Amino acid sequence: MNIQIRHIRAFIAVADERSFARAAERLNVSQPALSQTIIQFEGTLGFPVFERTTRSVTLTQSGERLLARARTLNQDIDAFQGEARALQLALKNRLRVGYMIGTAVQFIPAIIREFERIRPGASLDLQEFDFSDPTAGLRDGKVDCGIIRPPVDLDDIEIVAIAREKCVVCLPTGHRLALQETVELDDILDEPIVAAPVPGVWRDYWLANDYRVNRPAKVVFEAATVESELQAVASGRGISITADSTAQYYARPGVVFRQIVDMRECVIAIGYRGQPNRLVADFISVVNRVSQGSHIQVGA
Amino acid sequence: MNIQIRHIRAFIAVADERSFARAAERLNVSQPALSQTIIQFEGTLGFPVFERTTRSVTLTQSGERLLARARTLNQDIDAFQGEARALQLALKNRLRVGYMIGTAVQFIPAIIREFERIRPGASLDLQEFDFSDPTAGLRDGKVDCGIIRPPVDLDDIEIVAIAREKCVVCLPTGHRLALQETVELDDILDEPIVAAPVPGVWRDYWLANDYRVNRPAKVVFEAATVESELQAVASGRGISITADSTAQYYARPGVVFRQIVDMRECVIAIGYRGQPNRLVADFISVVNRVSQGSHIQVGA
DNA sequence: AACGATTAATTGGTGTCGCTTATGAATATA
DNA sequence: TATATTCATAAGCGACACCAATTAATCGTT
Repeated sequence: MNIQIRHIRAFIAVADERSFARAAERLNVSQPALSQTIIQFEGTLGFPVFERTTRSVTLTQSGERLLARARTLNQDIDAFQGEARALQLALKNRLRVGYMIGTAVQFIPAIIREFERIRPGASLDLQEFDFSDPTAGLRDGKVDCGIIRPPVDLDDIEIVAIAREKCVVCLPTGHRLALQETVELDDILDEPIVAAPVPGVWRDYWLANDYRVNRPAKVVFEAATVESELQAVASGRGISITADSTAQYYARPGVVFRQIVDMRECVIAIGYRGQPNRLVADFISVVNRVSQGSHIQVGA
Repeated sequence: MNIQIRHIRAFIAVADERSFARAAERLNVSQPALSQTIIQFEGTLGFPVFERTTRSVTLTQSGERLLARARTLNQDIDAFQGEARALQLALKNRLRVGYMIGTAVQFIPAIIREFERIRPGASLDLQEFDFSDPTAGLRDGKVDCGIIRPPVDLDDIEIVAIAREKCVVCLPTGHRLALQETVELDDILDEPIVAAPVPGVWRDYWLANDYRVNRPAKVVFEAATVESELQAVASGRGISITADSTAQYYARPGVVFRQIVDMRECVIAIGYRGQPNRLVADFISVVNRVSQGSHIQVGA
């Protein structure tokens, strides 16, 4: 039988109140239960800590000595529980947001500013995810909500669309199609193409598999990041399909972007699991406000 | 569900070992039990303290913060248990000896010296008791053994006689019997007499009730201490019966002592409850050695 | 002296819980 | 692909913490 915190608390309570009945009330237990607890405590110690008659309860000399230690112990327990509560609160006021690399980059600074204005007490943890996890951390529960481009392979998340944008093809400079201002799917479906590293609906989406009939994608390279994707394209290994905003934010020598006129616009959305808590709900409304009716056009 | 010490210990063990299986071994519990304990702990806290895969266990950020507090808490728990053990040991090495006021006074200094020589680690708590408790604390368990003058009203104690001595009558100077060198019971049974304050066999013994036939004791005063007893006698209220050694150690102006020739010798004994532990046994042997064959004679 | 009031201990019964063994699921390693 | 390692889950069991009711002891009051 080992010492437990309830023993310590019972010991202190009885020592303070000098009465089992009052101490029991303070501890919200019955008096017999407290009697048992103290008896058990003394059994563990090997000596009595109280001298009790039916009329009085006093500490023994040993009990007096132990009481000092018990009090510091109790204080540390309180400190521990206080810290635990504080951490719990901090976590409750923390919003972990994942975002796919290159997704909503045009909104993120404004989102952060606005969210911090609305919820000054909360802390916003932004985490970037690469193409190896198109769910931006939702898959593994690493985030409370994720800024993603549907579709993804999760069926137990809610998805709120916040913007749409054109799809573009990324070509190496000097590619024959680079001479055109825009391209059509038919122009590119037979080109060797760069894909995301993990199989699934998201990879299929950006391989334009929806539009392929008997023209399977010739995947020549798998890239986890925009950088390696663009590098693969620039080196001439193949083309890749991506979103317009990526084209604008990651433009660099060696590659050019051309709008795919007959491909449906892609969606930027927020995904989250289960019922959105207050923080998630607030975040969604912030994002909606910032991106209001956003419909991105291919830039110059 | 409240935090318990076992949660703290489990938390620290897993954090140290970075493995549930190893930590479980260290804690002498099965691995599933430890898993449950940690899960419960996290449930109480409201957030996880470990990130675990089947291949690794790492602290979360919150867990890291809590760990510091847990360690100081653990140290205090150890300190508490250490103190408890120390007190237990101290009590185990402490011998509480009660003695009736005026009993074995001639032996006590030698007993203390000899006992401390035999058991240098032990501590000897000598407590004096007055006539209100002729069991010298044995009655209430206040002592481990008592130096008493049987008989007493306890039937669950062992009694070891260590010495015998004559009984004497205490008379006010100027009393008619003070002229004699010795007295007989017949001389004093009708005298008014001073008695112990509590009824019982011990009081009866010193009232010489064993020797009375149709000559009931005329108790005129009840005294709890030798001082008040002698004062009562000196003031002429009555006589009292006591032991020879008392006569020698408490002799004072106003009273004289005369041996009662036809009263059986009284006994000095050690009483103790149940099986004597090592300390009690040693104490008894010390007392026996010191008082060896002691048979006190009335002094000059 | 007797009674009521107060208080701690005891008793009996019940639901919870912490533990063990056995098994499952996931992931490195050969 | 098979094996080993590791944490989680399941089922069963014994212990125990609790409460309600009662008992025992003691004090104060009439």
